[in-house]
Amino acid sequence: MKNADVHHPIFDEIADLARTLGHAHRLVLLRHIADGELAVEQLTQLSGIALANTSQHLQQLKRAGLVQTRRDGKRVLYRLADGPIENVLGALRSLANHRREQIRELIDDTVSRPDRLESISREELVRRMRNDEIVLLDVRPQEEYAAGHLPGAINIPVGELEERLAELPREKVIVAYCRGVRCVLSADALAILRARGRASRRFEGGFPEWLNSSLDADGMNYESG
Amino acid sequence: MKNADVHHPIFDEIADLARTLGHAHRLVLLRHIADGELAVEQLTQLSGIALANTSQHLQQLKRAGLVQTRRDGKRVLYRLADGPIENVLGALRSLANHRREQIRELIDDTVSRPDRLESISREELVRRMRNDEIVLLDVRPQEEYAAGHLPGAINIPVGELEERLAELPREKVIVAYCRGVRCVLSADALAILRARGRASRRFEGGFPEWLNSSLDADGMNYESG
DNA sequence: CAATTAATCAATCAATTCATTGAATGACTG
DNA sequence: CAGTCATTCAATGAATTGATTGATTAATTG
Repeated sequence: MKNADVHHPIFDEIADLARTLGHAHRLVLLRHIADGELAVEQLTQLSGIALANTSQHLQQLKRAGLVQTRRDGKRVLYRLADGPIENVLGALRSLANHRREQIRELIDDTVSRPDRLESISREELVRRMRNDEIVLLDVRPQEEYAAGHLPGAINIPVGELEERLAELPREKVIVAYCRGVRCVLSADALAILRARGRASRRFEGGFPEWLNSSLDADGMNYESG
Repeated sequence: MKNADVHHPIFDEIADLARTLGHAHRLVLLRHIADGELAVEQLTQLSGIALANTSQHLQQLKRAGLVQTRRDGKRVLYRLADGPIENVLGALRSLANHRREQIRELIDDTVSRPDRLESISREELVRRMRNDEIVLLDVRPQEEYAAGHLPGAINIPVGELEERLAELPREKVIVAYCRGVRCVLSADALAILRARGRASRRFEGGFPEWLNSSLDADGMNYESG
């Protein structure tokens, strides 16, 4: 059986739809619209998107058949089109949550301190290093790394992270660490990594803490040089 | 107070997912992968996408967490990641179908503008008939059909379409045509076919136009009776 | 260990998308 | 009917994406 279906235009249409949903601004706008009919200016205020920009995103949504409009005096009110739009949004959202859960084993819809949310415990670190699921990233200056570091850690000082991103394997979760709980280097590193779409977390203990813990029982010794 | 939710990273993540689904090639690949684990080269064959291109699209899918891989010898096998991925695809598809119906209704209302989305060009028609991907449906009255019709076309006048739907193969895309651009019979036929869930399109040229074009060079002659 | 096969990477160019700006439309108001 | 308010349009440049090519890496075979 051949796959005539493969070139079926439905794929282009679905892709079109998906692409239209593929921008945070449009999702934000959709979400607000889903709560009820809103005018363009209200939407700009709710979303913080510039006026003309809002209008253009709205028109993309309209072109894709996701929203409809009607005029009320000088204002144009946007409402959700009928059809299973919220199903799609819900499905996407639950998929995104699922993915998040897998990355950080935590579902969280509220904004809270990223440091805590994204940190990884010593136990989990050990377990997942054994499974080769993660790669350790030491973001301290090269001298400190040379003086001793966690086993298997790659050293890329935070200042060089942007350019040297390619050195980090794409398929693994990156766990960044620096000196300890109060050290912000690893948090900065996380910001960069996330911005580039890399799955990453923070090891809340730094190298000094690691030294003081007796992980030798787990078969992991630190290297030093 | 500002709306903190609006800047919540979940929107970026959902947008990322949606954007990843926003390309027909990736949808096609996903669809095949959904049927079972497949290697890259198999996917290139099934989809007709060039090798390196296939690989790159697959990696986007992987980065978005939609597929996973494992190595088997020299081949890399792709499978669907777990999570409600098929829900998303299903929701998108049903939304796309819903949208199609709405477009179709719109077209029925305004015959002045022949639809572009759903029409099929002569070139595409010829190509896809060669590949046996489509079936041609002549919706004109029986007398007109008898006087001459497109090669291989089945004749079911629009009035009889509802009852005789079973005569049309379910697995092929149905391309309806009638007399020409201004003839509404084929648009009516589309409405009926779509309502019954049949993949269908319209051939924008009718039989007269076909006669006037020299497609004999393409190896397709019309029959006449 | 050279050759082969499968897949990915890197680099390039064309095409598309996005944000911003300022101008233009459409509808109400005095 | 000029003024204004709400929205859209048009045009620009920066950034991103997609397809193609050729090189490179990984695993297998002889």
